[in-house]
Formats: sequence, C-alpha cells, structure tokens
Amino acid sequence: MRASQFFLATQKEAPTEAELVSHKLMLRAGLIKRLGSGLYSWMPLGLRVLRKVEAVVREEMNKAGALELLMPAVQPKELWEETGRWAVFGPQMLKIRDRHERDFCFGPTHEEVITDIARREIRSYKQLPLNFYQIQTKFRDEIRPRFGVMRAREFMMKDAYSFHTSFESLEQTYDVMYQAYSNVFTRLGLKFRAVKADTGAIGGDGSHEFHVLADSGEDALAYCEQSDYAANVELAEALPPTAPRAAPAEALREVATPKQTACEDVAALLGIPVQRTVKAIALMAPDEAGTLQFHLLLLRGDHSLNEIKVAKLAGLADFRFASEDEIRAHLNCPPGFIGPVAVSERVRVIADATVAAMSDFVCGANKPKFHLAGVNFGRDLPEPVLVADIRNVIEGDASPDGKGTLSLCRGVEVGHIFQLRTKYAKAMNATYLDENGQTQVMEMGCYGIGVSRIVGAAIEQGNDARGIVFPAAMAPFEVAIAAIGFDRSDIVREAALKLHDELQAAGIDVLLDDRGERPGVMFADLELIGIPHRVVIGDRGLQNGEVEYQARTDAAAQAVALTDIVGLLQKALCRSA
RNA sequence: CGGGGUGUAGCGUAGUCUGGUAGCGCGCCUGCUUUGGGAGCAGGAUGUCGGGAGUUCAAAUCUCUCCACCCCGACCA
Repeated sequence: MRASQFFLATQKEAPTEAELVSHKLMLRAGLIKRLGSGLYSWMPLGLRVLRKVEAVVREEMNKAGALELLMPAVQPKELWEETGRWAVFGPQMLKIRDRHERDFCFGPTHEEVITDIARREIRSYKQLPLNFYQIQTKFRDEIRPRFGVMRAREFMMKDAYSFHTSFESLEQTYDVMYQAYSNVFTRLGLKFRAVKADTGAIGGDGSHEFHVLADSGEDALAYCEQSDYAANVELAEALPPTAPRAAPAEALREVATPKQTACEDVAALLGIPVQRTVKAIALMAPDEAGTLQFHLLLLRGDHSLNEIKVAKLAGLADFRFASEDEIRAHLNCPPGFIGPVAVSERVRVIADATVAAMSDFVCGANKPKFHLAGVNFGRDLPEPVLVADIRNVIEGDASPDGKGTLSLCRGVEVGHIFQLRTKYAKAMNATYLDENGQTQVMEMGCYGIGVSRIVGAAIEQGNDARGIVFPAAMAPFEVAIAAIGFDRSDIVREAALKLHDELQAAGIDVLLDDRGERPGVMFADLELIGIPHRVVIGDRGLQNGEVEYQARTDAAAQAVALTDIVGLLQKALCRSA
C-alpha cells in the first residue's frame, strides 16, 4: 500500500472527549471517528486492525472445531419472550418497531436465535456436539458508554454457542474454548490473565473471564503468585481469619469524633490502625412478604463491600443502599456515626467474617460526633445474626486455595466463557433424541470475545510518548517504508518502490510513505499509528547501498545493507524466506 | 437515572463575569523557498458561537427552554 493512495487522518491534538490513553491515541491516529455516544466509525486504518484481530479469532475458532455462521442483528420480540429476557434485559436492549408495529430488538447477544436454530435443526444425538460462532455487530444500550471502543454501545463481538448431549461433553468443549481463547490472546501479543468469574444471572457451574492487564481496566483481579488461583475480585473468596476472636481486654467507652466520619479519619484521630475500626453500611431489602427490612452490614475499616457477594445472601437479592432518612429512622443518627451497638430488634446486623473475629474494636456510636471504642461482641452487643464473606479481598489476603497470598491487578475484560447448561434449551425446548429414542434437553455453552474492545485494550497496554505500539499481529501494517525525498530523488523513489514490491511479494503487509513529506512528519505519523517495523530510505544511505531499520520499540536505528533488508524483516516477522 | 461539567472553523482554544466589528495555534488551499525528527515567508478559504424562544437599539456574552457530549456511580464483550 502506498500512503499517497491510502487515507491517513492523524492529528496532533486529541479531542477533549477522550480520557484514556488508548481512546486518545485511537482518535489521534485516525483509527476511529465518533458519530455519537458509544458509536464509532472504523476508518480504513482502524478497520485493518479490527480485521486482523478478527482473522486471528476466526483462525483459532476454526482450529478449535467451531463452525462460523451469521445470524441477523435484528431479532423478533417473540423469541425473547420465550426465555423471559424481553423484560429482564431491560433498557440495555435497543427495541425497535417495524412498519407493521411488530417489536424487534437490535441483538445484544444471540442465545435465543442460536437456540432456535438448534431446536429446529438438531434432531439426533448423532449430530452433537456442535459449536457455532459468528463475528458480528452487537448493540447494547449501555448506561454510560465511555473509553471509546472499550465500552461502546455498538461493538464487534465474536460469540460462540455449543450444544451437547451431556455435561461431560460441555466441559470438554469448554476446555477447548479456554485453550482457544488463550491462543488468541497469546497470538495477539497481549499480556492477559484468565480468571474465575461470577456467572451472574446466567448461572451454571463454570465461567472464566479473560482480561487484558491494564491499570485503567474496569475490573479488579485477584491472583496468587504461589499457585494458579486467579479470580475476579467480584468473586474471589475472602477466607475467614484463622485466629479465633481474642477475649475482650478493653472497657467499652465513648470517644468524641467531632468531624471524623470515615474510618481512616477516626483511626488517625485515635492513633490506632484502621484495621481496628469497623464500618457499618445500611441496606434496605424486601423480605418474603415484600416488606423492606433494614440491614446493617459490618466491615473492617479498610475493607470494601462486595455487592455481588451481598446479593447472594438470603433475603438480600434485591438490596439497595438505605437513604439518609431511612438510616435516621432506624438508628436515630445520621450516617457517619452509625454502628451496631444497642440497636433495635428491627435492625438486622450482618458481620463480615473478619469483623466477627475482631475484639476491642472501634465503631460508630449511633450518636452524632461520637464513636465507641473497646467494643466486643457478646459483651456489648449480641452476636451478629449472620456472619458471611461480604467484602472484597485485598492485597495480601490468603489465597482461597490455601497456597500463599493474593495480589491484585486490574484488567479489561475481553473474553468470557460460560457453561450455560440447560437454561436456554429448557426455556425454548431445544431437545434431541438420545440412543434410546428418549427426548433430552441439550446442554449449552457460550463463549464471547469483544473483538473491537481488544483493539482498545491492546493500545492501552502498548503505547509510549510517541503513540501506539501495536503487537505485530494486529498492527495496521507490519512494515513502513519512509522514503525521504520520494518526490525529488530518483534513486530513492526507485529503491523504495522496489523494496515495497519485494515485501509485498513476500507476503508482508507494507505501507510505503511516498507522500514526499519531510522526515519528521513521516516519522511522527508512522510512530503514532504504531507500525512495528520501519525502514528509512534516503539518498544518504543509498550511496553506501544501505537503508535504516528500526523496530517501533527500538531506541535507535541501525544501518542495513539494502540487499539484506527483506531477509531481516522476514526474520523479524517470523516469516520463512 | 442521580451528581458534576462542557458546547465558539476539521482539532485545540481565547472572548462570556462587565452585552457593542468573532480572535489565536494546528490543520486545509495557492505560490515561492526549504528538505534526515511535526519547515519558512507571502497570500487565501472555512463560523446557524449546540438548537429554539425571550430581554435589548444591540446577544457568543443576560434569562428561559430543549439538545448533544464528557466526567463520577449502577450495567458488560
């Protein structure tokens, strides 16, 4: 490709709308253009990147035995009513109506459509297992789209769905998909981690997320250096303390905390570690009769609430945080000074396992501007009605597998695999006949990769002061030739065109910068758009039969004989000559 | 949806408080010079100042209203 015939749309300054490095760089490099909130056009340069990611995904899926198909993006309401998800999916689903006033949605996912295909097409156990996938545009009306293509409303997704006669068969395919996903992210040159994930409303026994590691990632991940344990913090279990609760040693007393509401501030005022404090979080949740009950959750001062764990507790599935008025009504105290001591029977006190093992702790006094110190369960207040794991794990916690301690990092979720089991097949009556002629419900798995999100995540991981540093597998071009004086030097022009043709003939994706721009302009552009290998051709070097080669990550260029450059690039790109 | 903020040329912005000719940098076009790290000079084009309504002799500026976008929270590939 010659730059003069391509469309480079680089910019020196990033639009103010972009917050994240990757978003800024994608806009500056001209990979994408924003049309509306969460809606992006992929410009020719960006589309090349997207297509390369797709190609790797497609190859690995094919290799794993999955079959590509393509389903409609627009789906009829009736299908979604069968699984009850027309209502459940809620405002995240873009609902549309045709000229006959019939309801449709723009597909946010395709379980319903694929299950419909499966129930129509699959009759016999002999046809199973089967694994279908597609790479297609999805639309999810996100509450808050942000970070460019990392959380867009319209995005490109690879979604696969497998069908089985048994759970064992599902597990087999699940493992194959796990491996295929690892292959995809490895080939794309990404630092990633697979973690155990919350299955959420989808349910099932197994679920893993694949995260590209990046500090700006929206998910917190816990992993163990000493073992292979890794889980989303949403799910990661906090083991209860091993040491039993110590006997009370201090007397219960009030301490004045005129301005201190946060645990850190209270601890600082009292000159004690924040680990000695307990914070109370007030929730409202409906009981079986639908009456709202007031709950007080106790966490150690330095711990944070894990809302997903809370929602799994009996009676708390539909919790919400209590309002200030509700807190005052139940505790006769404003937030900031609330605690579990001497509360009415209507207050249900739930303690995190860590708190349940604490003694002589500090908590709110249910009296404005006061806290209590030397607080002990059993003596100063009843034992909590429930002790559970309701906190997020922190750095240094014991690993749930009992081998070592946990570390934390952040990641961008780019893949998620689920064992769906029979949830959809049952709801939609997707059955087959087994060896005995009996009707059986199919087991199902589903496997998603955020193809467009990968591009953003990769840039988040690969960038420097000069711009994007793409892994070779997904760079828009593998090699750039910067021809200095292309418009005025015959020997440069000839050498550049010849090298361009040779590289092309060798199957290398090459961009020849033949714009005749000044070197600074060319270098800046080629670096910004992240092309991994650059060859500079100029009069100066050609006099010695040399060109310059520099990898995007190299500090400086090296002189290379013109006759050697093709071989060097083939080697750098791991291509055989 | 709740909280905070921003809308001025393709991008970045000044001007808004205190109403009075819409300005700057980058980019773009033409010409000349230049040519190994975002060139110089000269000339030029591009604005419903987010939309609408109002106040006023006069509105980018004040008032009301609608819209769009961004940031913080709940959602997720």
